[in-house]
Amino acid sequence: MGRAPCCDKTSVKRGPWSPEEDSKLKEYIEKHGTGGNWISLPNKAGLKRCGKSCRLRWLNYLRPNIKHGDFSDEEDRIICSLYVNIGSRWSVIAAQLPGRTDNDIKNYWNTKLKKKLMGLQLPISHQRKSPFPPPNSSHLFSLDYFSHTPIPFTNLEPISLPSNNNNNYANTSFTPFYQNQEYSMISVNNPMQYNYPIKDNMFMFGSEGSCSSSDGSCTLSHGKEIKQEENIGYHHMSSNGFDDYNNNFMISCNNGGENINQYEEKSSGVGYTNGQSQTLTPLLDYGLEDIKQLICSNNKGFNVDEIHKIEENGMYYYHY
DNA sequence: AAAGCTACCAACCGCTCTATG
DNA sequence: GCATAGAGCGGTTGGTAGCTT
Repeated sequence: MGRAPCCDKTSVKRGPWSPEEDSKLKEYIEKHGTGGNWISLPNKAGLKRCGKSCRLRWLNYLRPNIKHGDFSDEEDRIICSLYVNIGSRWSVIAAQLPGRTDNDIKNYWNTKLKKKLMGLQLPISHQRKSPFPPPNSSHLFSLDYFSHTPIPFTNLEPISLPSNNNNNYANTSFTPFYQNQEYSMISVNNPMQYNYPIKDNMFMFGSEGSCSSSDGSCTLSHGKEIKQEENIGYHHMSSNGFDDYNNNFMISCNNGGENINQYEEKSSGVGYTNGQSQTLTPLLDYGLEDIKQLICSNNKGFNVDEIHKIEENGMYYYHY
């Protein structure tokens, strides 16, 4: 049993708005305002429309300073960033984009931006299973955003894959991240919560890439401490930057501290440093020199001159 | 040229939230 | 504290334009 309909559907017009209806509504609101009552407005304005329909038409189309058309790279970046942090709260996202409506952004996300994200997937042969051990491992930590305190993965639960028939999740080696149920505020439908493919002999850093920004540096912002334009949370690594057993480099990103963990390592396998203390470094928009310096500072024996920066599908790979 | 398919987006639906009496 | 109405929101639907076969 839902609530009673707001109007008699048999006596109101539905479907696309005509130019005449648009001008009636616009004229009325510009003259009298909404009066804080959408239900009675259509009657006063001489429209045979539901109040909700009028409200939607006004907010999404007729009100002044509405921006239609292509989204800029910057807008893409903001949408990606906010989606990662707060999920599908379109009205909140729209509030950050002057002239854009929640409906517009929602449509844009569903029809274009999301697909760009999915385009991140590399061919199967290039993908790799997540190096995550089972959630009861005591060796891995997430980060509490607010305190930056490591949270053991023992509190994490695997996130199930979305059942979207249009996307071939099942045919990829995408592996769910583990979600900390106590801390996480991220929607389970958030595609960014899935592990990203990595390549052999590569470090893959920070940028989420898929947001079609011209520099490929779609940023996953923090929302609170880190400004919108800045990059995702932290990477942490074992004290020497490499795992002690396999000589693998491991990076974990904590997107906004909200317990999205993207562990990536040079090659598959285990060998995490057993409970060793981890260096936490703000992960900003690294350039090649930054990366070299970063690695150098964490591993004195590594020849950083062998590292090359490659941009592919909007992601930065550091090849050596 | 016509049918089928896909992408896009305006509009609708139904739920939750909030204000008010 | 409760009931109700209206507003707001996110998910979904359906029409249509453009493309492909």
